[in-house]
Amino acid sequence: MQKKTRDSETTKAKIIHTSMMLFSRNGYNATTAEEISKACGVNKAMIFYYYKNKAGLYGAVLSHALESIHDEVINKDKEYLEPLEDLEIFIKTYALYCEKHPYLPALLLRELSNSGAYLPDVMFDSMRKLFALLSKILKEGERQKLFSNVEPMIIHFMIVGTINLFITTKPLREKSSKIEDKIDTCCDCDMEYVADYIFNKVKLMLGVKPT
Amino acid sequence: MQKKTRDSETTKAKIIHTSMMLFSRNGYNATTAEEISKACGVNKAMIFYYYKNKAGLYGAVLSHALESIHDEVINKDKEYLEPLEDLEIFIKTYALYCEKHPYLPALLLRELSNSGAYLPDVMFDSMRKLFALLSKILKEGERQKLFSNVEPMIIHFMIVGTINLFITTKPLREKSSKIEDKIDTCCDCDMEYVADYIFNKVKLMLGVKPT
DNA sequence: CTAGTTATTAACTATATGGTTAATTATAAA
DNA sequence: TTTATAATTAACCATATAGTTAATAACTAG
Repeated sequence: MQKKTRDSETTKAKIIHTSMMLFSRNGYNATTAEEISKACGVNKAMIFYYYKNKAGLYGAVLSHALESIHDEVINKDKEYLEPLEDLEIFIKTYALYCEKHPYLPALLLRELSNSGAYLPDVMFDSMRKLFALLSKILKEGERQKLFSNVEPMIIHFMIVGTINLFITTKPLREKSSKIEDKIDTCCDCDMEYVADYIFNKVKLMLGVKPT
Repeated sequence: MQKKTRDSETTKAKIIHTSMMLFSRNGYNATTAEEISKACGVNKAMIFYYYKNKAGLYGAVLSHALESIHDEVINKDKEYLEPLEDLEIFIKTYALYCEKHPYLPALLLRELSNSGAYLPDVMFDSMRKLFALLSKILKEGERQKLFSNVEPMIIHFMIVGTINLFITTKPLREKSSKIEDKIDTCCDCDMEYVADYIFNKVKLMLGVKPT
């Protein structure tokens, strides 16, 4: 195939991926249009040509980062399995999703940290749907007397918050472990191990009887 | 007493408190010197007069937000109590501290969300010390066979992350509960209840036998 | 081959904002 | 009262950066 000298899809994709990286690494304001354009070798004006303005680009980045989370996490939970199975799928799928899309946790935490102000609708909806799903699983488990003393919002923070922090703090934990090697910051833990650990702890929290 | 028309301490305090509010609400870049000065009725040049530049101001804000966390959380943990008591003190003191200093969680999450880049030393040290303390408590509990299957870093995220998220998401949770009242976002939960809930769940997680 | 459309570019503009400066006013010490 | 010092101010500057524009190059349909 012949190499095209211009291709809108490629250009748009370059812009989105580079922006996602920079926004999640440095935040919205600290990321400049010129920085993006230089990093992906695309003329600055293309950003405004395709995304109208910086806010439009940011919205597109968020949509892109979130677009598959429903397919992966929500649709994977086929309705009305065992609550315990559902819970396991929820935790592990979310964890693996975040690992595959490592920009998401940082974007999420950053948005949450100024939720008082403006949170993009696409992100708000996505978070609400995710919580609604977990909430349903937990309530069903409670109804079946499998889970006890459930406070869904707090459980949700324990799961999602822990996974997000685990990913975003990775460089910090590595730095810390170099300074003081007596303290284990779980540097070598892989995501699968962490997800499994969380699942087991949540089971204990919910008073699930060992089978 | 006669009202002073000028007082450096008052001026500095005004700047710090207003900045802390604005930085935590809108982030570093999105907060302008003029915005701060107008919000606290102090001339803009005073900011640079007392804090040299914006980064200096931010550093002072962080120091101020963190300065008492050691007294409150770390010193309150008198050495070598029962691990379980220590754990309870750790969780509850941290929770109450965050409630009393509601700007801290947002500043923390924001810094964490771009930890890859630059994290101020004062914050890095504070986080490390906090984690070191919890780590010690957990290890001691494990040694005494009170706690089992401990992964300190993950437990730490579960505690601290949950508290931080609970505080920063307050406005979001209220907004969500208005939209869909079927889902309980723990809007009316007070911090004491949440801290107690977390403590009980962590006990279960650590396999603490009910007394 | 041509004409119209789409993608790309470099150069430009307007504005917001971090930071400076030099003058001024209040305060406290002498 | 005088003087030195610390606090405060308004006006200013330099620069970074979001966004524009007008020209141009590449592709496509006819």
